[in-house]
Amino acid sequence: MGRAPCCDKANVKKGPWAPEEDLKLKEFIDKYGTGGNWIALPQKAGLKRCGKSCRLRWLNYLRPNIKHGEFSEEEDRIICTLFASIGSRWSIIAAQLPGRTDNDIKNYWNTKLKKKLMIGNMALNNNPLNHRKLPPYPPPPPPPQLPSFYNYSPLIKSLSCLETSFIPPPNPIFHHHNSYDNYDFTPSSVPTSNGSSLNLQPQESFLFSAMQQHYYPPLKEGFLVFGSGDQASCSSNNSDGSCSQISSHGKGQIKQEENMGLFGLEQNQRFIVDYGNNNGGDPNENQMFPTTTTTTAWSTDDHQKYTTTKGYFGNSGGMSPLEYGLEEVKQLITNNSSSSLLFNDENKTAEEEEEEEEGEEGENTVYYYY
DNA sequence: AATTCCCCCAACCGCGAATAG
DNA sequence: GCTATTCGCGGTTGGGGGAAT
Repeated sequence: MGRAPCCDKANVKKGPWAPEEDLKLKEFIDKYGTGGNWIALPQKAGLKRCGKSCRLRWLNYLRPNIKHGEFSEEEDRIICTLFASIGSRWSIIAAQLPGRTDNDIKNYWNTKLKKKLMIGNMALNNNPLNHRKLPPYPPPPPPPQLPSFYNYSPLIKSLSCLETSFIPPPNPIFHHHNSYDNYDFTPSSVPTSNGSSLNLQPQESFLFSAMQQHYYPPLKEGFLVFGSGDQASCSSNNSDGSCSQISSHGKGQIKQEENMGLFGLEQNQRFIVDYGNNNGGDPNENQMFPTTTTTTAWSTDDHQKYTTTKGYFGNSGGMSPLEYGLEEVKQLITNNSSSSLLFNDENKTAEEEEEEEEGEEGENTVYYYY
């Protein structure tokens, strides 16, 4: 037997609230309060509405001190931090943002923030920026200690394999291969410690993606992608800052439809992007899809560079995710596309200068510095 | 100018938790 | 302890409206 309906569905109005309904509800609650019974309230207030609908209208729109409109950068940061820690517990997140409702935050996350904060996976799979020269993968590191958010994220804890061990990344990561091309950073399932496969919900996949990159960062420190995800392609200077085209520096230009967004990058480092010339040139320098595997061992220094977390979505070491990332990204957005953060010639070392001159630059090679 | 597409967000739905009787 | 009822939450939907064609 099904559950009894909370109200007579046939005699209640649905859909958008009229101003007079808002007025009735507000006046009633101002005068009498909710009485601790939402189900009985609409009848008392003379409203042909379901009690749940009244409650929602009051909580999300009519109650005092509700804040509408643009979210601040600080609010963005708080939402991201908490989401990484506790997942989609919108009411808890809303409790940290005075004036914001859980519904508001949920909508904001689903429609804007999630797209704005993509953690690299799409870029890695599709972006020509990904097809750059990278050091080979390090040998699989010893099982790392779980970062703090593993321990209190119910979402993550709910993955049974975490009870005893670290989630092993999907297969390709174990291959000592110098290409990231075929790696799925938002897996729909992950292998578990007992050899079976565990299906992931979208949000779990997203978090898992963030976590993996915590340990196997595909780009160096400070990597952060602002992009439009699998939606429309990016264009420069979107008013909401959701994505922006990186303009070329050097001889080529990134095609707009291939560009996934902005990269917050470290200074004094660079990577080489090549596209449109993937059939020729020095395979180590200009190959779009490097195919050679390598057994070259990583130096301690390299390993350190790739495993130190700084500004990642995944948290560790007491540093809040995005603690400095947003500032940089904001700068990137507001500075049009040719940001000094991206193209910081002054910060190149002599060694890098030399390396650049020696490099084989095809017509379409683009240099980025970070 | 007309039509289609797409994004945003208010509102709905269903479920589990909490509470009352 | 059991059942009925209500609350609160998170996922989803669909209509309005602006942008693109």
